Amino acid sequence: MPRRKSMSEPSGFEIANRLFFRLYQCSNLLHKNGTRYMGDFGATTQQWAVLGALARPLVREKGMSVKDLIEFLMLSRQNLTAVLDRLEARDWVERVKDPEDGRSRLVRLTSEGNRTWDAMQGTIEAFYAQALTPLNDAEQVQLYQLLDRLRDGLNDV
Amino acid sequence: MPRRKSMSEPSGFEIANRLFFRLYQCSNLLHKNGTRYMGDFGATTQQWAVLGALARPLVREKGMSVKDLIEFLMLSRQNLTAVLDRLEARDWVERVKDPEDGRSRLVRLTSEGNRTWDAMQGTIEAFYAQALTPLNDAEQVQLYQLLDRLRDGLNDV
DNA sequence: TTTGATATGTCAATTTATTGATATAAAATT
DNA sequence: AATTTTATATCAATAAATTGACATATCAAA
Repeated sequence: MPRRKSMSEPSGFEIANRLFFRLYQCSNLLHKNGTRYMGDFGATTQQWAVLGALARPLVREKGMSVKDLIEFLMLSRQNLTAVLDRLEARDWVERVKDPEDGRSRLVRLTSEGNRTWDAMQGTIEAFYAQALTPLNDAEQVQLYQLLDRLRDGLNDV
Repeated sequence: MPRRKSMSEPSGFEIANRLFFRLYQCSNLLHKNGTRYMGDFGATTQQWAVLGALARPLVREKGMSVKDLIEFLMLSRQNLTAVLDRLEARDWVERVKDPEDGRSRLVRLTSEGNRTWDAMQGTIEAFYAQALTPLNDAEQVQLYQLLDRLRDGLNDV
C-alpha cells in the first residue's frame, strides 16, 4: 500500500493524470492559438513545424528525406505526404531526387519557402514571448528538458 | 544586445524553439501512442479525455454542460459535438436536459460508459507508468506544474 | 414585453491524423 | 541473377480539429 505524507497529497496516479491532462490542454492550445497567430501567413502549426525542420542550418541547402522528416516530426507517412503536397502546391517546398539514393527524394525549401520562413520569424518570436510570459528563463530550460524525457518515454510506449 | 555566458549557450529564442518543438512532439506521440494503447476499447485520446472529464467525482452523477466541457478540454464546440455524437452512438454518454437551465443540456456517462471507464483504468495506469519511466515522482510534479503555467500562457495568446 | 445575450446544434469547407492495403522503383543482400 | 529490404507514393476509411455562418430555444434585462 502506497504511503503518503498526508491525505491531501495526490497519489502517483493522480499526478500522472494531471500531467497528461495538462499536456493534452497545451497540445490543443498550441495548435489552436498557434495556427490563429500565424493567420497572416495562412500556415498551420503543422506546416510551421515542417518549414522549421527544413530551415535548420545543415538542412536548408541539402534538404531532408521524407523518412527523416517522419522520424523528426513523429507523425505518419500518409499524413506528412498530404502536408508536403499542400506546401508544394504553395511553392514553399520542393521534392528533388537524392543523388546518393535513387529511391529517396529530398524535401527542401524553395526560394519562396525560404523568404516566407524568414518573414515568419518576427511573428514566431512574438508568439513565443507571449506564450512563455508565465515562465522565466530557468523554468523554460527546465520544462524543455523534462519534455525531452517525457517524449522519450512516450516514444517507447 | 543579450549577454550570454558562452557562445555555446542557447539564446532565449532557441530555448523557446526547443520547448515548443518538444511540446509538438509530445503532442503527436500522446495522440498516436495513446490511441494505439487504448486499442482494446477502441477509444481515442479525445474520447478518453471526455470520459475522464465526466468521470470526476462531482460530475459523475450530475453531468456537465457542453459549455463547461469546451472550457475544460479547450477545444471547439463543433469538434466536441462530433466527439459527443460518436460517444452517444456507442452508448457511453447521454445528453439530458438541465433542470436548472432549459437552454443547457448536461452530458453524463451512461451506466455502460461508467463500466467502460472503470474497465479502462488498468490500461490507463499501465500507459502512464510506461510513458513516465524516465521521470521520477518529483520531476513529474515539477513537469505538471510547469505545464500548468505554459497552458495559462498559451491560453492568453 | 420586447430586446439582447446565452447555450446548443447544424452545415460547410478545409486541414490534420491514424491504420491498413497496395504499388513501384531502387538498393542491398544472398 | 534472384530475392529481400527500403523509400516513397497512393487509395480508402475513419476520427479529429479549426473557422464561419446560420438556426433555435431559453434566459435575463431594459
